[in-house]
Amino acid sequence: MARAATTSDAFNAVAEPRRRDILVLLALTERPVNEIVAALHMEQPAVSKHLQVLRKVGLVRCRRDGRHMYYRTDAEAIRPLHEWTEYFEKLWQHQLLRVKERAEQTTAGEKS
Amino acid sequence: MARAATTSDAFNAVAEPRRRDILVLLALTERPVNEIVAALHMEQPAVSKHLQVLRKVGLVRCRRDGRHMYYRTDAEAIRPLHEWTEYFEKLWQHQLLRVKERAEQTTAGEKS
DNA sequence: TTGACATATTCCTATAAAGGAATATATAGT
DNA sequence: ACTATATATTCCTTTATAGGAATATGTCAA
Repeated sequence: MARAATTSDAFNAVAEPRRRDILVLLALTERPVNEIVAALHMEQPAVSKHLQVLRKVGLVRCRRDGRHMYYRTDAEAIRPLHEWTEYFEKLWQHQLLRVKERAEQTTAGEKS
Repeated sequence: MARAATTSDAFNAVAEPRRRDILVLLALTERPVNEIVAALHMEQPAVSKHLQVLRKVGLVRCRRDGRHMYYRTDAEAIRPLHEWTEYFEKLWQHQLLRVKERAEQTTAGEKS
């Protein structure tokens, strides 16, 4: 079996660095394709292809205006990713806290 | 060009659902390979292969004890992922807030 | 209709991957 | 040394890319 399709979910879609670049670029403002091409120094077909992948997973939305297609990031679609990582982040913070506590106890012990 | 290697970074490594399962399983406790096999109902070679991928990216650490290899998740290695998604999460929360404010203004306007 | 601009799609190639089966390596016990 | 257990690696097949070049589609303007 091959690897899962990039269009299967947000995790796979976001694995590609250029797609992450695109998502960041389109986070605050919608932009037509040619602006993305210029901003990220990529070939136009490459940008279009990445946009289709992102669109299938719901990470971007688009709107037509004349000859231009305006794309924007749908931040909410990244939530599943954020929530999955949050679990580990909390764990990490917790471990940090314990390390800190242990360090403080040791220091206190040295002082007494 | 093909897709980037799963061993290139955490984003690619985590794109595979089974690997995410493994990371969750090993988040709180270290476990030998055969326990992972039993818990996730996977073939042993498959588990070993996924573990090597995760190890190369630093998402898991391992320790040998006799015939057993104990693996555990390194929660800190997931930070880059969490931080990247955080930007969009904040954006989404902000948008939610604005939607809420607008709704309240509308309600107020209707009342007056 | 013709031409120019904007975007999408197709075809091609090289690379990567996941699962399954079989096998290799490592360690403990006798 | 031999056996059993635990884990890692190799080989094979099928599938999915990502990029580049060329081309198709869509839309406006004269």
